[in-house]
Amino acid sequence: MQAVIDLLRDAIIDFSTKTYQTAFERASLVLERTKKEHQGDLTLLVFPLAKKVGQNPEALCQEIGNFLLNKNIISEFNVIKGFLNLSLNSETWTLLANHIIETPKTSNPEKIVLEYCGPNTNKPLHIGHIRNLFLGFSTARILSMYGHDVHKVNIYNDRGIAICKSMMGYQLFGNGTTPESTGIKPDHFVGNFYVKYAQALKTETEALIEKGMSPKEAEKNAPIAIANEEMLRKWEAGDEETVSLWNQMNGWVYEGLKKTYEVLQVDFEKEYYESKEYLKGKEIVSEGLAKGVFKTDESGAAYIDLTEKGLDKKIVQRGDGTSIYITQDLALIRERYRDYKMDRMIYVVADEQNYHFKVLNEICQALQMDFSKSIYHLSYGMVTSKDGSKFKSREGTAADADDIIADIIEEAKNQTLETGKANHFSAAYLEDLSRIIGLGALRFSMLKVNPKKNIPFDAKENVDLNGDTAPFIQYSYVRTKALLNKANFEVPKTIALTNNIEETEKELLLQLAFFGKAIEQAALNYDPSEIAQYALGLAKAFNRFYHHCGILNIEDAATKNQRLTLTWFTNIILEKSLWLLGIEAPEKM
RNA sequence: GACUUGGUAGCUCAGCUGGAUAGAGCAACUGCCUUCUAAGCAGUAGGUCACAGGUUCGAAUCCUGUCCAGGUCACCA
Repeated sequence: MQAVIDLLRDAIIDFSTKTYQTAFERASLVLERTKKEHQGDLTLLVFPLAKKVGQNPEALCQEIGNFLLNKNIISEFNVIKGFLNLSLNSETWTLLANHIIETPKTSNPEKIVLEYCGPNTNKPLHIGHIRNLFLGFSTARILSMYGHDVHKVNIYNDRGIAICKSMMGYQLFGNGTTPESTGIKPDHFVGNFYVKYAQALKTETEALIEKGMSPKEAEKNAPIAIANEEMLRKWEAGDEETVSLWNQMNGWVYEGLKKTYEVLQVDFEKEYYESKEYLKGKEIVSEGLAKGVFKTDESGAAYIDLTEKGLDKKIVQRGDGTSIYITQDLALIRERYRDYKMDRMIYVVADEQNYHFKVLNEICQALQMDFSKSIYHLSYGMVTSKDGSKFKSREGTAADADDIIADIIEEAKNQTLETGKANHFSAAYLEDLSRIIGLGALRFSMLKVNPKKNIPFDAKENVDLNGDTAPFIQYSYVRTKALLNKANFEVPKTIALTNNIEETEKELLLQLAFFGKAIEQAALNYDPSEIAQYALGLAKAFNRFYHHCGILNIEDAATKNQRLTLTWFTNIILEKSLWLLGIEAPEKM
């Protein structure tokens, strides 16, 4: 596409210097796809140009149109108000076709560390993690195709009061059972005791409230909560028994999480653990105090005053000298900088932590850390239940990741059987195809929406498999593949187009040509939905072309070859699009 | 209360760095499989772009205010 845009822009600038002795700015020459109710392929917006040279827009359209006609770039043009609609001639179409497979690269490649997932080690993953994993994984691929050097990392929140809860639950109700002895997936096994803890706490709290205690006090004074605090103290003191229980239970969780990662096909180059980082916050605090960036209050707690930045005072270390979340993150980013010397650190974390990352950013800048300008919080909206409320993991498994994955694969299998085509598939292929379609549909449903938006989700309703979905794109891809195989298509060295190109062929060519722009937009905005929306548009354009034109049954060799070439383009670009989204492309379906 | 992000068809979303008569999918209704895979294609119907002002040749898009919804404002993570 860029080649054609450049050609047109060069010519129009040439025109403006010759006719008006002014060179239009390149960026002011906006070329869009012509709306389908009008004649033409690309449309130039002439209003701003007309203003610049003091000419009437319609007259200027005529002048530019004739100039491009004489330059032999377009075959015809029409003018409506200040819109100049251009129809490309076959030479220009050929130029466009010859550059379709190229994708743009950033002129400023960066080393990027991208953190995603960030699970707690006391329970299995839920639907929110699914969105996070898909978003992070796809963004990493997009940035890497755009020319950046991307390193995916994970952080385990593997210590603290929340982790102790499942340990406490196990200690009280576990009776020495194990994932092996019960046959339960190990992360779910641990999560069950987190729920048991929450239930016990609730019962005890209610009993205390009945005795007249305030709800807040009751929650603090429940025996199980007191025991839990004690367990955390023991862990921090390195108590052997506690640490060994912690190791055992975390080990189970890692084992379970790893299985889920494998199913979802996400990976991490390096995994960081909060338990290994949290003590390093102290160094940062003492440095900050030495620089005068941090101050101490009467209780001995260290804080930073960000009121001038429109934020609040933020404590960075407790009065008792222990560090808190934000300080751990400071230590962690420095650790990562030592590991990677990255130009950019991207955090894929839900928007409920927007404030946290603002503060983190400000503190890094105040401390003048090397990486202080490199932080980017890729913030995304919540996956909510249909009534708009948050899912609560301690209240059970309404949005459990593994359950959701199993359900959608099952649903994909049922629908595949319904089509009747499964007769042609082996049992093993049917399983594989169901997995590819089900996971693709789930992935797509999360990625096609702008990251900022909340996604309403109901596990009881099936994820769509028809319409604007991954299976639609996968199906289109399979179609291209089948056609190319049947025709024994060989990749041509140069692309030549015939003189009569059908309307649906032109639409397809233009859609193909805009792939580069989709990558660029997706990379610049950290937004996989740009790719998802693009891929839908391409699959639609291809299907329209397929139904209107015919391909294998065309007699004229040149026309048939042209259409096979378009099919081949579509095949390649759909494959790349799916890859960017992390969605597999099946062989047949 | 302050800050922040959303509000577009019955539902889920595109469009938002200003441009033509606001687009898809789902749901509803109609057609198209003896011809390349019908998980598809073609069509009908469905809109005060939350509301009110402003900026301009032109506003769903930018600015201001209001309303509604989510999120945050811990010595929790």
